[in-house]
Parts: sequence; C-alpha cells; structure tokens
Amino acid sequence: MDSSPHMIFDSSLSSTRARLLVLGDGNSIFRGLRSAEEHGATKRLFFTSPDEIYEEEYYEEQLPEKKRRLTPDQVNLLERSFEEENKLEPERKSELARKLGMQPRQVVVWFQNQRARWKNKQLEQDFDRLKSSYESLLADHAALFKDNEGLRLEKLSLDPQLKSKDAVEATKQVSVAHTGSSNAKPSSMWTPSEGSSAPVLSEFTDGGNYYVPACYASPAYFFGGGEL
DNA sequence: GATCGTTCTAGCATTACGTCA
DNA sequence: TCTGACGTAATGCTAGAACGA
Repeated sequence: MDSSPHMIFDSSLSSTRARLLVLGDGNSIFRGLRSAEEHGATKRLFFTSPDEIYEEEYYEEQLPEKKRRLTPDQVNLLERSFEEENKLEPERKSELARKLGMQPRQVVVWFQNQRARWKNKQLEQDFDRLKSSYESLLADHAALFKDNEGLRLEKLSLDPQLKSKDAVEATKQVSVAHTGSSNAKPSSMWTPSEGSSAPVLSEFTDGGNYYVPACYASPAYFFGGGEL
C-alpha cells in the first residue's frame, strides 16, 4: 500500500459544494473543505477537476488581487465566441480557457454574466419599443377623440335644420297622399343612381368636395404621434 | 423499466471589488 | 483623499437534465 501523502478529489459531494481536497494516505484522511463560508468569503475557491488545482495555483501566482478585470483581448474573444453561440459546451469552455489563460470556471461565469447582461439589454429594447408604440396609440386615440367630438358638435348644429326640413317634407307627403300622387317617395329613403344598385362616390360629394369622415382624414390617423 | 445518487450547468439574486467622476 | 455610483467578476443557491449503478 502506498503510504506517501497524496491528494485526491472526493466525488461524493454535490457540485454545489466545493470539492473536498483529500490529503493523506487514504486511511488517515485530512479533508480541507474549500468553502467560502469557512474562509470568510475572502478567497476565490473553486476546483472542479484535479487538473484545475494546478490552474488555480497558476492563477493565484499571476494575480495577487482578489479580483482581476479581464483584459480587452480576453473580453473581445469571449464576446466573439458569445455572438456565435451563447451557450457553452464543455469542449468550447476548455478551449476558450486555454486560449485566454483563464480558469474554465471563469469562462463559465463570464458566459453566465454575459447572458444576464444580454437579457437586460433585450428587456430595455423591448421596453423602449413598447413605450413608443403605446405613445403612438395614445396620440391616435386623442386625435380620433377630437375628431369625434367635432363631428358630434357638427351633428348637434345640423339637427334643428334637419328637423325643420323633415317637417316640410312631412307636410308635402300629407298633401300628396291627399291628392293621390304615386310618384312621390319618402325623403328618408336612399335613391340609387341611374342603373346602379349601390351608392356611388358622387353621392357622398357636395359641389365637388368629397365627404370623408374627419377621423380618417386626420394626419395622426395615418402617421401617428404628435401631441394634441 | 423505475429509482436513486451524482455530476454538471443554467438561471437568478446577491455580494465584493475595481474604476471613475 | 474620500465618496458614491456604476459595471462586472464571482458566489450561493435551486432546478433540471444526463448518466450510471
């Protein structure tokens, strides 16, 4: 039996806990639990494979600080890789880590954070789009409301004239009925044009001017926007 | 085939640190 | 030099998928 001190990784722990670093000869085991709590969260503590302990040692030699910003070159390559595919397969993770001189764990973390940043940007863009769409609809609504109000007032002003005209027509019809004429038609009935069974455009004109409902004639209806 | 334990990763919230005005 | 705001690397946790026993 080999009694020399050695290190092994205990695979019995879940991945959410840091791995146990097992030191000793296999019988008398010293287990150094690499957890942030245990170390007062002052050190980055992550090993995920036996290889990575060497990477970690290398990493710590390179950076005395607790936290180091990535270099522009590292960020560039990560961003290009992220644009190609925002998910990280194990092979790509290892390859990127090797190329960039980073820990695989750092690459994973960068992708996670980048996905979060990307999602935030998407949310902001969606919000802006919805906001401008809402403002446009609001302006349309205000324009339609204003036109509708104008038409309502116009109708109110015309009502007395219509009533007096109807009264005259009613008087005429009473007179016609009394004399027995069969050519007269009630004025309220629509009269088709010659050879036509449906109203034609000219019947919605007045001296060459078309009657177009005001709401459809409003620039706001067609182009949206604008304060009223 | 169903179940269980392990491993890995995504997603999310949060913390800790670096930078800059 | 100090400080607060902001960006970002890293951590902690949960859930789910994949895989082997």
